[in-house]
Amino acid sequence: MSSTYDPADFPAFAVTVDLVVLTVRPPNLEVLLVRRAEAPQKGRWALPGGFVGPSQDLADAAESKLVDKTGIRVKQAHLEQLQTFGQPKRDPRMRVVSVAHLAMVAVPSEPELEGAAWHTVGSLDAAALAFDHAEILQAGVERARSKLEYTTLATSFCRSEFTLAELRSVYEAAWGERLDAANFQRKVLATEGFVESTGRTESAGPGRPARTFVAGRAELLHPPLMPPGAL
Amino acid sequence: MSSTYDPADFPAFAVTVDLVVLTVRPPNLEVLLVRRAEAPQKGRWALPGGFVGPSQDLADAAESKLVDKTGIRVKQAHLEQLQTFGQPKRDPRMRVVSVAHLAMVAVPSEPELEGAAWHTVGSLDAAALAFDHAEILQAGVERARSKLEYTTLATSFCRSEFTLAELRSVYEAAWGERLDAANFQRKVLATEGFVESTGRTESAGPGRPARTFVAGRAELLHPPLMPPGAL
DNA sequence: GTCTTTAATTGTCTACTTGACAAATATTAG
DNA sequence: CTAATATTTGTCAAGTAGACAATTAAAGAC
Repeated sequence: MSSTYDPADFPAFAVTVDLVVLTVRPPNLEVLLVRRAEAPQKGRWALPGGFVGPSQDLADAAESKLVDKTGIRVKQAHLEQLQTFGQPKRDPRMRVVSVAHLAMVAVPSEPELEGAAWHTVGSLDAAALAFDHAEILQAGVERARSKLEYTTLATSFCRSEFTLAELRSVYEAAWGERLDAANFQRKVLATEGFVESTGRTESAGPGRPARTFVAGRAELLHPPLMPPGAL
Repeated sequence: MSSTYDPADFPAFAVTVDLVVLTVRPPNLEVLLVRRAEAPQKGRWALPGGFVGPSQDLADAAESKLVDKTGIRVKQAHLEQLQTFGQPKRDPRMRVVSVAHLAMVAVPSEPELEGAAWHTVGSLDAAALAFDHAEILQAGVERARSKLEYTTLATSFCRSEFTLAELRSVYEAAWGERLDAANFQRKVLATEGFVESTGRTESAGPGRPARTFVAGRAELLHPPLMPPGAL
C-alpha cells in the first residue's frame, strides 16, 4: 500500500493541542476554561488550545498556549503530554487530532485574562463543555490524581516556598478527603528528597507557625502517599 | 488568529500509528519489529505501523495494524494508547505525527510473518532502529513495567489458562530479577479478582504439578505487586 | 519399582509500616 | 492573661512484607 510515497496520497489532518490546566484553591481542584468566541459551539466553555504550527514541536505548542493563557512559564509549572483524541467527528469542520496536555500550576494571583476563568472540577456540568472536552478533562483529572499518588508533583501546585499544610491541602483537594496532619507530615519528611526545609517559619492566622519548605529533587515517591483504594 | 476557519488555512499533517507489541518468552521481554522494505531507512528494523485513514478512529487504526502483523485479535490482548510523537523532523519526507500504541500479547506459536521478528528488548541496539523508534520503544517498555506494577495486565502476557509460575515469569522478565515463588503466590491469591482457579492442574517437566488459573475481573492491584525501588 | 531431582505449595517468624489518637508546643484573638 | 487553633512530636496496636524452612507431588534415571 505504501509502495510509493507521495505526501499528497495521504489524508491531511489538522493537529491541535488542548490544555487541561489544573490548580488547587483549597478545598477545591480547579480547571482553567475559556469561553468560545467563535462558532461552532460559540459561547460554550472549552479547554484552551490551538493549532500546531507546521514546524513547531508538540511540546512547544502546548507551552506557548500555556503562557498565552496564564502568563505562567513552564519552569514554575509542570506540563506533560496527556493523551491524543482523534475521533473522526469530534470537530464538525474537519478532521482534527488533538494532542491533549496536562498542566499543574500554582494558583496565579493576577487577575484573569479576558474570557478565561477557573472552574471547580467537582461542580462542573460535563454537558456544558464544547466538543469532547469533558472527556479530555476527565482524563486529565484522573492522570493528575494518579501522578499525585506516586510522584512529588504535588509541589507544583504550591508556591515556591510552602508549608506542609499547603501541600496537604493539595491531596485533600484532589481526593475530597481530610488527612491526618501528623501522619502526613511524617510520611512526607520520611521520603528522601520530597521537600527540603528552608529553616524559616510562617504563620497565617492562629496556631503554631509552620516551617516552610521548597520542593526537593526527587520525582518519584516510594511508597505512594495516598492510601490504596482511595479513588 | 483563528477568526476565520478555512481548513486550507492550517498546516496539513500526516497522522500514523506505530505499535510497540510486547510479549514475554521467559526469561526475556521481547518486541515485534519489521524490516523496512522501502526507503528511507530501507532495511532497518522498525515498529509496525501505518497511516490513519481519513475517517478511521485512532484505536481502530492501531487495532487493524496489530491484526495485520500478528493475527492476534484485540479480545485476547491488551492495546492502549501510549504517547504521541511529533518532532518536526522525525520523518524526512513530510510532517508526520505518530500516535504510538502499546500492545501486550501472549507469545504466538504460529510462524512469523514475512519481515517481522521478535527481538529481546534488553539486547537491542537502539541505534539500529529507524526514525525515532528507539525512543518510542523505550516509552513503551517503561509504560509496560509501570502498568505491571499496579494493574492485573500481566495476565495478558499469558495464555488464557496459565500457572502461577508463568505469571511470575512475566514479572521476572520485565524486571530481570527472580521472585520468591512462595511469597509471589500468596500475594497474587490474596488480591481479590486477580486470578481465578480452574480446579485443574498441569505439569511441565519434573516437579509438582501446578494449579491453573484464568484472569479475574479485577484491573487494579492494591497494593502493587513489585517492591518499591525496583527499576 | 525405587531413588534422586525438581518445582509447587504451605507454614512460620521477624522487621517494618500504617493509621488512630494523645500530648506538647507556639502562635493569634479577645 | 486566657481561650482557641494549628503545628509538631510521641505512642501503640494491627497489619504487611520478605526470608527461609518444611511438605507435597510429579518426572526421569537406574
